Amino acid sequence: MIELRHLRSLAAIADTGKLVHAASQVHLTQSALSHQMRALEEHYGAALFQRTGAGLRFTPAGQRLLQLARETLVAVADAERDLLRLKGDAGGDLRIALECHTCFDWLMPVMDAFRGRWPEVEVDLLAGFHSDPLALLQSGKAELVIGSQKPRGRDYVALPLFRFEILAVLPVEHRLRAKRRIEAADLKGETLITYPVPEERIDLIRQVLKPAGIKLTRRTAELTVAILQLVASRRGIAALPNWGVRNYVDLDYVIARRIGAKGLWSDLHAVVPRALAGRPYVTEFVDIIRSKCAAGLDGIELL
Amino acid sequence: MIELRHLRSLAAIADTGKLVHAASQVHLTQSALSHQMRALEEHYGAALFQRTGAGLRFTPAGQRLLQLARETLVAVADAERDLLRLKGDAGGDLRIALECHTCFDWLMPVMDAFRGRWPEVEVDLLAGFHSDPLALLQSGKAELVIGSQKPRGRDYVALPLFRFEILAVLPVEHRLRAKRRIEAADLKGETLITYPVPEERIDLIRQVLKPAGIKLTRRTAELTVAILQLVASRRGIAALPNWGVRNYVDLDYVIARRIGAKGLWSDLHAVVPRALAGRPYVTEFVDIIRSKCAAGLDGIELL
DNA sequence: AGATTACCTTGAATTAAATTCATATCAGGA
DNA sequence: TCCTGATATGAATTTAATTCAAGGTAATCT
Repeated sequence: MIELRHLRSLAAIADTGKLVHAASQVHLTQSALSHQMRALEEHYGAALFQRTGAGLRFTPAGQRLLQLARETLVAVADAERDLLRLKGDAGGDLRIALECHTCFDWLMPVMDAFRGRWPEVEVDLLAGFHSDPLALLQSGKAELVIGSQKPRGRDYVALPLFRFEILAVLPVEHRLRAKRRIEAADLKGETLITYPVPEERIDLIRQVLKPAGIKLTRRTAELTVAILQLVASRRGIAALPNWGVRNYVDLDYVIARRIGAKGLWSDLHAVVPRALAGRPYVTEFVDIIRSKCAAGLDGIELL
Repeated sequence: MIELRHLRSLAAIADTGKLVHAASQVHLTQSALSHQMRALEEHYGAALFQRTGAGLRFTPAGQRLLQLARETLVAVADAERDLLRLKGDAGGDLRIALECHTCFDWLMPVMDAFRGRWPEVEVDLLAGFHSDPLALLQSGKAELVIGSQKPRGRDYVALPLFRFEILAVLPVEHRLRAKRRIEAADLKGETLITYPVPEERIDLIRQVLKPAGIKLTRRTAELTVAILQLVASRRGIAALPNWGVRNYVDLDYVIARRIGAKGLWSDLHAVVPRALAGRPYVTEFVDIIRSKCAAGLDGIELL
């Protein structure tokens, strides 16, 4: 007999395409999922997946059950929200601070979706630049920080969001355009255009250039479009998230190249005080980020 | 973590109002349901029921979960139907024979609802009177018989529907109008108006009059309204299901009285060949009867 | 071609959880 | 006050899900 557990697994498999990843998403082993799905298939006497070398592809029967899963899981979430509301536990503050400039790109639709579902929660985005965003949690000025820093103590929890690749962005006619991969040494002598934040907060510098002992001239701009404009007009190069440059690359405005052999990746987390980590609205805020970003952002990988 | 199992139980509790009955509906013990519900209440930190001496009453939180259960369970049923359809297993014949005249009263809406959900199943109602409806199953002329007879062999299964009370129907000014309960002896000398079926098929005769050694003059009519007309115009008395006479009683057209101390009850079953009993469309046909009748018919009791 | 990697599957062992059993408890009606 | 008809509870049991430890397979790299 089918249970919500199966539907949760099904949804996770659809999200990730792979049993291993789905398993960690639902806090099970990959084997458990395999057993679960096989049991479902036996129960209904129909294959739900086509097993390919690189994961699972849903069959029509699988898709129908997936549709059920999607419907059902939101119905359950809605009901649970209403139960909290009946208890009067659905309210709270959620002041958000961003460690990364680029998070602005996807945060607004997330906040909108969230506000629709948790009208009693006061969501706010802390404006301006913060040298030490995690400190805002300690001082009680924010409840949630999005960034790649992990919290020090055990009073705070990092809820994994996703990882994205940071690409080197070059003008179209750049001397390095023929290389598929850009190495640290290649960049010697370039000007690096970044957001106006300290060096330690720039992944390319911290993880690639500094270890290689390379120091570039730096120039800053506030907005992503401004950075891209500067790159396009040959004032320097930049390192930006995959999804942020995709459109401009497609328009041949700039070119983007992988950095190093495996690429330069950044892991994003939502850091919250441990006391808040279990609150349903926090959990759901994180879920919304994950699902909206997985759906809307190219080439990211859920953590 | 909530599971469909909980929702199924919740729905059963709502249907029956009592843990014991709900338990048998979902094939569990009363204790299991009690544990289940307590676990749910603990999980959500909210009471789902108000425990009264006579069963459970849903609190608002309980009602919200019940609503979820209702939505979700139909979504699941829909999906499972579609899975069968994808397998091409959703078709079949369902020719229905009625042992009881009064079943016509509720069968049509049931058939309509069923046709909507299982368009691939050929549903038909066998017309006319059948002296031995169960024989129709054996001869392959019908797949399902509705009535109170239980099948003899183990090639056939009786799926329980509901029990209803048969009331004595009397003209408004009848000499027995002052009695709350009608006993067999009271009826001596009356004319009994029935459908045109053999004596053994009339519960009042088989279960009440014959044991008391009383034989009444009999007169027959095809239609329920015709019987009621005859009763109203003092041509005799009748014995009809609770729900069938309610409206006429409310209009003071006739009066209805309980027969014997505990009333005269009839248990309805759907009898099908064992091979068909597990088919999902058969199960659902029975479910539709049960739920539509429970909702639309006064004073019946699900079996 | 051979090794490596990144998947999924399988069966047995284990662990966890749900269910039953056997009472206990409780409320209302005669 | 004592039935009757309900639900609650705790321990024992049973059932079912999960993990563990290998095994298999196909694609990719060298």
